Amino acid sequence: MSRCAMIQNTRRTQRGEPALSRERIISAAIDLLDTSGESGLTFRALAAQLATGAGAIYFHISDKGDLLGAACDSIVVQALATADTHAAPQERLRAIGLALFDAIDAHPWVGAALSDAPGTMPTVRILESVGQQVQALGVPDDALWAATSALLSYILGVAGQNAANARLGQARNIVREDFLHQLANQWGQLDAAAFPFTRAVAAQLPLHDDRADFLAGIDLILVGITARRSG
Amino acid sequence: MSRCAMIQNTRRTQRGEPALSRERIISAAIDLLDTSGESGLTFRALAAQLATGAGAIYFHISDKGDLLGAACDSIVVQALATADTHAAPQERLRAIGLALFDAIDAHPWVGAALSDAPGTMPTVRILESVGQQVQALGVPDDALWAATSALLSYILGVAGQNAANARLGQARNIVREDFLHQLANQWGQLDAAAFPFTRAVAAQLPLHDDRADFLAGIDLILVGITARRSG
DNA sequence: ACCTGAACACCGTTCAAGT
DNA sequence: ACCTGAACACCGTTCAAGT
Repeated sequence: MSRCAMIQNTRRTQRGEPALSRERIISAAIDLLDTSGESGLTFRALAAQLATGAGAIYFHISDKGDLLGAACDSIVVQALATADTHAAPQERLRAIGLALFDAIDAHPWVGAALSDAPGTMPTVRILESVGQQVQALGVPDDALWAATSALLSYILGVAGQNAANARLGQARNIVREDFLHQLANQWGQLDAAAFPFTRAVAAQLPLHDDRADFLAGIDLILVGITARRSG
Repeated sequence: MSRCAMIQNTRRTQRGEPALSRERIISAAIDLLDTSGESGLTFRALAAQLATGAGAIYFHISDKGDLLGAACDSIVVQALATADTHAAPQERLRAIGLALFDAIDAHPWVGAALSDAPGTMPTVRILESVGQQVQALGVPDDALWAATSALLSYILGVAGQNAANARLGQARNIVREDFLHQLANQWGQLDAAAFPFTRAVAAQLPLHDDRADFLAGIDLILVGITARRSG
């Protein structure tokens, strides 16, 4: 460490004012996203919370996409660490799915962020975790990609829907249950001839446990994967 | 028709200038979205294309969400009409999936729009089409929702990823193949100990046929659904 | 090297004023 | 009834000027 940096560091520590850093910015961004939603993350609001100027942030972050990606990655890393058990592949895949489901439930903006930057770290981490377990399941090499990408697409699909639901609920400032009741009402008023299935399913809609539904979908795909293996 | 409206209508027809209408606005919005992407849809650009003022649009459309939803619905209706064959349920479900895949490939913004407003018409139409065929497949009532929502989530998940890929490619102004090669390169440079699966799959990435992968995922879920049924 | 904050080039949306 | 277009309250990003 250079003498200059030491002095500056000491001075800042004495004053109790740590220097602006990438980590501090990302952490403040997560706070802002959790409390005010995606639309609450603004360079001006972020600067205010960090007691600095809006332009200062650009010294540590390249742009808003970078910021959102880093915030998302931070949550995904935490979630996947939770699922890092020593269970069998099937159980492990369920744990990965649930860990991500719960993380997105707690931080809805993560669901949208995952779809925003395909192929970047957060998605790659999920791909890796899922792929390793699918491989451990004994799926042959030529079916590995189809099985893994199906699971990944399903997980990201549920993530996106959950995020949208949460965003809508937040925008209208209503709780999940009220939102589902409103939706059930709308669906119930659709044309009976054109939408029989939707109407039939509308009544049960508010009673569904999204988490259980999500797990049922994972299980369905796993049945498909293992049925193929032994077929 | 009132005398006033008749006169106005006649005058406009004679001048070859049809009045601004919801349909004309939505059609212009689709053009704009197809040619300039999601960021190209602006009330100012839309007004310019329609040779009117920005505020005039609000007389026929409530806000940007309404506009995007209506544009999305228009494409989904067309796509689902294509898949309305007389084939068996399994084949019909594949046709629905492929019709949506192709529509989103042609109009990438539809993928994002589908995730934006959960429970609204475009998604409900897909839910209905899929649900009817799952029912026709002979799935028992208590498994109907799990099977249908799994298929729906998977379809929406792939839609979102495809949309993001297209958006990224458009932003960087590169073709799909170049994008996948860049991604394969990045993935190949990941840490070998932490990302063995991703590294192994990176090389094959640019060779994959997304459309075939999508269909393989549908088949996997269908295997899971029918295995359950007879289990 | 790092930070400040005014300025720039945009947005969606509103609304008095027109026809 | 329908349209106009300036105005309002925002954005992300840049950049001269400071320390």
